[in-house]
Amino acid sequence: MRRVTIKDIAKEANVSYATVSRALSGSPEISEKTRAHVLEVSKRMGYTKNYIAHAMVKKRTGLIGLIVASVKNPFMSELAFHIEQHAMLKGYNLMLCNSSHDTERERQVFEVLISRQVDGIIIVPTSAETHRHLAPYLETTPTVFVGENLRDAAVSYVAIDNYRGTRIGMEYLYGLGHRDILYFGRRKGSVTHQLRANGYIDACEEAGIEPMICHSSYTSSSIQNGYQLAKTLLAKPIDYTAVFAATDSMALGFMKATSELKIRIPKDLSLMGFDNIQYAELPRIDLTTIEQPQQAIAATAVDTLLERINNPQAGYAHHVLSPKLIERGTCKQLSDTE
Amino acid sequence: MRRVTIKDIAKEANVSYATVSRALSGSPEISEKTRAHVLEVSKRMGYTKNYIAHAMVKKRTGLIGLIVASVKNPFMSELAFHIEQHAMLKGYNLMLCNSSHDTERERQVFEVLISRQVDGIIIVPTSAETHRHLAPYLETTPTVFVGENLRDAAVSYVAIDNYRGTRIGMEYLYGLGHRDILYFGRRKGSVTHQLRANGYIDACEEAGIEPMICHSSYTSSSIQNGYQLAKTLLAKPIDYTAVFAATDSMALGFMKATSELKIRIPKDLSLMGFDNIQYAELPRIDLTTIEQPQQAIAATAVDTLLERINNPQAGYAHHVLSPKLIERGTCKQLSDTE
DNA sequence: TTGAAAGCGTTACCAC
DNA sequence: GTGGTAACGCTTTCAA
Repeated sequence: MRRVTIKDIAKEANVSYATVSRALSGSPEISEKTRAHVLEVSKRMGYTKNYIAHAMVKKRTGLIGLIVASVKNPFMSELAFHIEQHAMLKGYNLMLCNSSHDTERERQVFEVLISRQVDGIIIVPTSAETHRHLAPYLETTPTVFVGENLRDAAVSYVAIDNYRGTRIGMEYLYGLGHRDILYFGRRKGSVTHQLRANGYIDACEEAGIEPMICHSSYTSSSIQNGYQLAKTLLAKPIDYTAVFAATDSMALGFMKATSELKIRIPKDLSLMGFDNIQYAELPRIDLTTIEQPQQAIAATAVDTLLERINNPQAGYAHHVLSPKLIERGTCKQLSDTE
Repeated sequence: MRRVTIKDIAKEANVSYATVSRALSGSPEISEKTRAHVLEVSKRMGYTKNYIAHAMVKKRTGLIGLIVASVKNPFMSELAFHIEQHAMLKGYNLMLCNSSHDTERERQVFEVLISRQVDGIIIVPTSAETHRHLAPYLETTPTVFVGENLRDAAVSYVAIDNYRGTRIGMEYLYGLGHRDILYFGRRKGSVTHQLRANGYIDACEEAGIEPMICHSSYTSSSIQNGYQLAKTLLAKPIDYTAVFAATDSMALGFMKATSELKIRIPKDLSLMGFDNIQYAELPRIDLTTIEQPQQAIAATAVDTLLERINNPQAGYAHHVLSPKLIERGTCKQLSDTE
């Protein structure tokens, strides 16, 4: 039951266990002959390196902690996938934790990951305040935030230009002839939401159209919350031709409400999302939206983290990637006779 | 930069470091007075336990390895979420690996996880052969397979009764008046698929109706593959009133094809899925399907694994959970004048 | 080129 | 109750 160690190999191969270590770790200070012999023996005995002991002396585990609100969430799961792939490529493995949108839980798992000696942590923060709660840890643990634009914070982050995202979307809607565009589901407490809303407002201003914002008082942007919000919104008169949802999930909630009310999308109302989660391209959903380039975000996050890990006195970095319009079927050209 | 260790605390508190260890681990053989003192000092110095060193001597890491084909996949991501939650509850953390549907990769990450000394591994196997490739490791590493019914294998697994799943679905379709039901997307090489297909065939036989099976030659059941398969299928005459898809993903692919061909679901054709992935309940999708109880599967998998971990000479266990019909909007009652 | 031994941060055993 | 110390499996000096 006990696993084979280098001592076992040393005994079998008639060398010291220092020599075995050297042979296995590819050290140059060993003769080819003994190396070959040791390698042969260790293979025969089915040796596997004990990374725990390795980490113990090297003081690095080759582990990255990933904290997300919930991997169930399609945005997070995609991100987790790409982060794992990219980390694997660089020789790192992933420890996954869900914070369940709970700031205290976020702090707890952060501490657990530190206890487990991860070399660094990538976190998709639950709120714009997260980095404040984590401040005591951030000095000693290389950390990269993903998703939120923490422009004023002295921490590394990777996010997209959310402001530009809504501007791009507005440009597109405007080009389709829309002049009455409602922004749906703005949430407080998130920089991301604030920036997106600002992009919308500025676009309206420049186009000389009146901004209409439907605020969300929910703490997360789930389909369910979008649905509830849409129901109250749609109970009132509809004096807009297009709806720009703050997130794809909100857009899907909106869509659910319109389905029930027999409002046809895009025939009666155009709908635009934001994020381009996997759901968006499903048949019958076919949501026009603004993409967050997940793979690029993931790769950048991992690279930024590894840089910090390998160069502890390096400062922080802010990476802002470009969003992109994904044209699908939920926005229609407005006829002139509207 | 160096983290505080129990030796630092010992020095500061003027006790031996054995005493510090006792105080921190809640040992009873220590006076309340010194414990309080040590705890105070360690708190003041911001001590966090080093789990690596802990694992080194305890020979257990409190880590569970999770191998899935891809967390991007909605089924896997949901499972990963619940497994993490349940493991966390039991004091375990998760190491996540994606195998990318590649058997060799599966073997590689399995080895990595063993090297990292995880206490046990939960794997959603890529194929029914996976456990054969992993056989050499399975004797020494507690492992639980999830999703595949490996009835004849001496390994622990948790899965649903897939045979019963299609029987339940067929009963429902029959009850709605359907007599011409096509089974869509049967895939070779997966026990799951075989059992589902058998359930379908036996149900047909008992009902005295002719089975029609559309086989899939793809290696995975993605939406894309379902779409391609559906396109060739729908090019031929449609002599059935309902389609039972092997998986929800296949059903969504089918749905995409019907959308393009202006075939209305459920008006022209009823559609039933299998799995109840999150997508299924989205607005406009609203897929009637057979549920795999993910949370129960996750909890059972974790519990089964922990049992094996805590009792190494225990045998293997086969857990077969019950599928359930989820009635939504893609199956319609057939009128008598069909 | 090889071996002996220290050390990584804990726990656990044995004295006192 | 408390302290000293070996041990976990590895890497890395330092000698030989």
